[in-house]
Amino acid sequence: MERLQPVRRDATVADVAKRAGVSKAQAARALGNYGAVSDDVRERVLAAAQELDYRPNELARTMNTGKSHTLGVVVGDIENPHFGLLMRGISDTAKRAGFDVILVNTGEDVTIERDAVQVLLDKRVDGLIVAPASSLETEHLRRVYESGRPLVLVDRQAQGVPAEVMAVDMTSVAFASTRHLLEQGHTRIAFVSTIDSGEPYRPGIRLHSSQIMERLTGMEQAFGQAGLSLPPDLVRLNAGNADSIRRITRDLLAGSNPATAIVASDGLIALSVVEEIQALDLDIPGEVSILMYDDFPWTRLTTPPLSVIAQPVYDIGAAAAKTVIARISGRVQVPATPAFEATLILRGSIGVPPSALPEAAAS
Amino acid sequence: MERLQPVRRDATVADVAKRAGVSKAQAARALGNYGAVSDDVRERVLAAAQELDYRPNELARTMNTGKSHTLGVVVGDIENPHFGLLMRGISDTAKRAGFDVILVNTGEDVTIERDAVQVLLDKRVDGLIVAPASSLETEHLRRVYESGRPLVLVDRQAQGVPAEVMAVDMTSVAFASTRHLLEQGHTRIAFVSTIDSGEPYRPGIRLHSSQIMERLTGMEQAFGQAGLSLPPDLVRLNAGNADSIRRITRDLLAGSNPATAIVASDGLIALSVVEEIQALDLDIPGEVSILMYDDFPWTRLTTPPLSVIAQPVYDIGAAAAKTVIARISGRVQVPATPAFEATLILRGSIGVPPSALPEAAAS
DNA sequence: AACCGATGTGAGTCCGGTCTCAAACCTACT
DNA sequence: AGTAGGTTTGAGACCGGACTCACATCGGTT
Repeated sequence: MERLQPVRRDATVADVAKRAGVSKAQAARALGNYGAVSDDVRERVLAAAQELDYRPNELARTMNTGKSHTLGVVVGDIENPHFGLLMRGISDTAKRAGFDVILVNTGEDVTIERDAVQVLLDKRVDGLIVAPASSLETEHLRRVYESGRPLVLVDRQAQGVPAEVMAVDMTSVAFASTRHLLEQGHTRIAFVSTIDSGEPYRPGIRLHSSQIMERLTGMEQAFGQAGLSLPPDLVRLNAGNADSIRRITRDLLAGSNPATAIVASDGLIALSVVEEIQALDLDIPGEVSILMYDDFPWTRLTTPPLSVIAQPVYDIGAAAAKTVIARISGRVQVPATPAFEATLILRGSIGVPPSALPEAAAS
Repeated sequence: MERLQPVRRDATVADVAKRAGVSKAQAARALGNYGAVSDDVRERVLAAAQELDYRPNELARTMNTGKSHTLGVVVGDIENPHFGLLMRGISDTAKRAGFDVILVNTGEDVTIERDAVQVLLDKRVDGLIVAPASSLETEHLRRVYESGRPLVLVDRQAQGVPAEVMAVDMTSVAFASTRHLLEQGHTRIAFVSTIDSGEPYRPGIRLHSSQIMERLTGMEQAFGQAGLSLPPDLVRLNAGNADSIRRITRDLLAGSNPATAIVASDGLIALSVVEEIQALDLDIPGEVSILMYDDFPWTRLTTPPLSVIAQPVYDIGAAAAKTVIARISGRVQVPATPAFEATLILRGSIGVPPSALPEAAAS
């Protein structure tokens, strides 16, 4: 009374061929429609395939075509809406071109990234899109590039890896937005970032994230142009979790010479910064001005709405996918890397610092 | 002067074997360490592999082991932080067990979902996690289930598919939160959802999302217990985009008998609802109360902070992954599906409706 | 009637691994 | 010395398709 075939094997070309009464080769031709097949044979094969519910094994197919129609995507934290949106751009574009996506989350850990890249290569993805955890430790990415497998980077550069990078040049927006803050009268401008550097900030420090480097460079330039310099004590790295961000915020706003503006390196940072400011019962922008990177819809809902630096994240993802796919298809003429622009969106969270109020109010 | 091997082929077991001066079989054994291999041979093979930078082809391996160590995940919209978090739970758990994840985004389109499932099966994923776009059109999911390939559903039920479902039972929170609103004196409670139904709401309507059905059921029960009934004109479906949500909001709050509380079916809805309320210059919670599903960090930043219904999204993802993997590993004793609980978190956005103020204020 | 190219067809190889099988090689013990 | 029992080893089948090659088969020419 026992079932002998609890999991009945999927039908293969051979099964279809037998059922249609033709050779495996003919069946394969009819199914893959290539080569020459008579109408009679084609019909019988297709009918047999139908009846057996035949589905080609993509793996077997990949084995001898070499193409898996799969992209590997490696990001730092898919929970972050930034990557969610990026992923959407990649995924939409990939699907349209008939590619699937294997996603790996690294938690911004280079070791995991290294493994991830290797595994994806072992799974024979046709190309890779990586948001590098580090712009400095890039040996593994260089090897991928040199192996000739299409690789496109997003968000950050990777030193020594000549692959295309789809990212906004943050220097100029950082410059422009800092100038804006300076013009409002702020000189005590703080910058808070999650980036892990092992040591506190000092001018000229090298960081794992080229994005953050650019932002700092832009800020330094703006300060320089104003004949000032970015206060090193206000640049705070290693703001890993909500607690440390709140501690840093408290620290920045205490003392006799507090920060009058805080630039948050991402949405998560801004969240905790604003929470702490509310806890300290300080007024935005009356007592502290806030600027954050990335434009999320909720930034319009806070009181006051947050001023942000918006970047075309979806487009960056889409362009990355488009480029790897072009490379995979062997197109020599790969679409030129578009220049992505970040824009400063002023809402209500930037004001004149208290210190500058009496005389600056007239202008 | 021409390079003859522009892309030098990856090394295979055969290459390693030749270099080590042993048979392919021996090399394979040493590499995969199984079977009996003398120390001498093992050393030589490993050394050769090292020198040739040998990496096993996972596809070939999958072909005859049948295991791909890959999970297929199908979600509606990865851009939605809800799914980002879910994905994180799945991804973390999968990685720990040595599984990779192929992610497909359907845009909540059943047709795309159908294809996606098929493609994933063709790619021979070991198991599937699906957040069904529809709880009603489930033929394709039933087929997967019947084929015996491990399948776990998240967030929503799928009619006629006896697979495990990892989801919160929304009925009870919906009941509890509605009762809370009723106790505050609200009777004009609106519910706004993106769910696409083709027709306006009427009691007993069948919807694609079992989650939404549950929420409505809970609301109806609470109304019923209070001897009232859920006003059908205040249940608004098909709130597809920001514009339509804002229009609906305006509509709900206009007229002689406006809604005094609005329940937003997700974060995106809440966003537009609140924006429109601000535009109408109405006070929350003085004139309108707001409750939203899903607890995102930013809900603490609005003025007032939003009351929400939180669900353990990360845990749901993790549990889903754990269960498919258990199934894949053939464990008969699959971990029991945990009962996930959603909780009502009261912050500042729910108050007493204006109509109930004069006398209700005393209690 | 002989010959041509175009079209159909099946046998069999290959992709890169895993795994079975039988033979070869070692002990160790009668 | 002879052999039972274990360990090593290599040849080759196999997974499920794609594809090459040699061999029909056919209508159309001259």
